[in-house]
Amino acid sequence: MNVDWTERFQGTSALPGHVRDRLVNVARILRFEEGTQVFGPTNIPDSLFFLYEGRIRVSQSSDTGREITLYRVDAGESCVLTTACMLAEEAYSAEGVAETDITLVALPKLAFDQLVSEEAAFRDFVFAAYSKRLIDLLRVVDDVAFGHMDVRLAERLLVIAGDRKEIAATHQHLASELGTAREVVSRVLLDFQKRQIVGQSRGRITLIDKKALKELASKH
Amino acid sequence: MNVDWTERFQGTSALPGHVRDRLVNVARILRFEEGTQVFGPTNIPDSLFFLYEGRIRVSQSSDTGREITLYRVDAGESCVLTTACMLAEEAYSAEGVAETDITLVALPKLAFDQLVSEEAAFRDFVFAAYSKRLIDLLRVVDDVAFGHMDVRLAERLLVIAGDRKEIAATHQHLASELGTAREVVSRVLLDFQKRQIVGQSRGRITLIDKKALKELASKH
DNA sequence: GCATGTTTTGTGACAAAGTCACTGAATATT
DNA sequence: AATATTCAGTGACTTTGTCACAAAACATGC
Repeated sequence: MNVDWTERFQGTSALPGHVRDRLVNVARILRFEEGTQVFGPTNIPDSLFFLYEGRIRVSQSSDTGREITLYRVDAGESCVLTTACMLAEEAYSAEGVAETDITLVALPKLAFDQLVSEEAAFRDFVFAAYSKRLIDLLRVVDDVAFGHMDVRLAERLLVIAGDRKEIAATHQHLASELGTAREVVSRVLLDFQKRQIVGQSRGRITLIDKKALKELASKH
Repeated sequence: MNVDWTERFQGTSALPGHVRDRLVNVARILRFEEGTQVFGPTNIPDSLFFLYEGRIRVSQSSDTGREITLYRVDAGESCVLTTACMLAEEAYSAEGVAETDITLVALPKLAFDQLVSEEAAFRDFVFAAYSKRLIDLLRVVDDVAFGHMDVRLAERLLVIAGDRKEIAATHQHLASELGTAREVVSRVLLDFQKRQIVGQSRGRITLIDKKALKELASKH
């Protein structure tokens, strides 16, 4: 049962019909459950991945048990880090874990090569994907190297909340987002709580004063 | 005076003669003096750069005056970050500064596109360049988020020294390499000095006990 | 219900790193 | 030689990371 995934991606939806047909034939559709490691140091894929449905969290962990989120791959995006590692064949320590149940399209290297050479639209899509990740990582470096915890946490709380005002996340989860220790998150959240900016209960954070959070976050 | 720069780069040296001739014609050769900003937030180039001669240091700075080296572009490599920014058109805060007098080859976007589509060797070269930078940045994130200053400094001293045993660098320079404050570098170096690992004089550091440094650096 | 285990959060003491303000030393400039 | 500039040292303090342990909230089985 081959769905026509090509319409989902910017780089493929504009392609001529016969090319799309060919793509649908050569690509394999893979499904993973939430929590599955899609790629990692010991699990290097040999295809380019397109995320059809769901979300992947790409993170890096230290040997002391800390962890940091590098970026997320959303549906409609490609996962270039896997390609990077395929090509560079260098050691790396990032891993991608399915944050929801996901469906992805695995395009074999050969088909990928052909497509890049033949179709300008696809090429642009791939380069844009690379560029986006590079810039994502620049931001992470900036944050980690120069950012302050309260500002970074405020920012992240707002992003996670979106337009809701409640977040389901433990202090440990937030610490893993930011690459810090759980105790640090606890401290900052306690401070926020004392200042009436957030409310807390186990595994749950209420953004009481979003305006104050935004003000903090804007100090980036 | 058009030199044949195509032989210098992995992605171009293997190309057929007529393609190389065409390249030499469309590309412009640029020279910059040491210290010149090659690209930056206010200075976004519209071509892909190949570094023919010299070295570029790519760094990011905070508004509080701190700075961190992201990576270096060596002769024979391309500078994909500029392309990334061209394509992504997102705000970014990295800059590239010529660390020596440099000669670079600016390839207009059109020629770049053509080459990527027509020549597999060139395409591989470009993707490999992107991948290398992505992985470089992963390493930087890992270092900054999880690494300890003494280990990072030891590592950097060894890299800078190469097979020499003396380094010409101020504490401030080293701090800018690592994204930390000058005082922190001073503290760590003082500690190294007390442990007879390095010697210091103004603007100059002598690696007395490289073995000890390597041991420290290996704790990465 | 209650007892028991697990997960999550709180806390205090300490270490490492970043900030600030200032001093003194080394080198350059005049 | 006097002066200015750059570089390094220092102490006090804040923030962040680490460790060990305690308390609270929740889950499970009975």
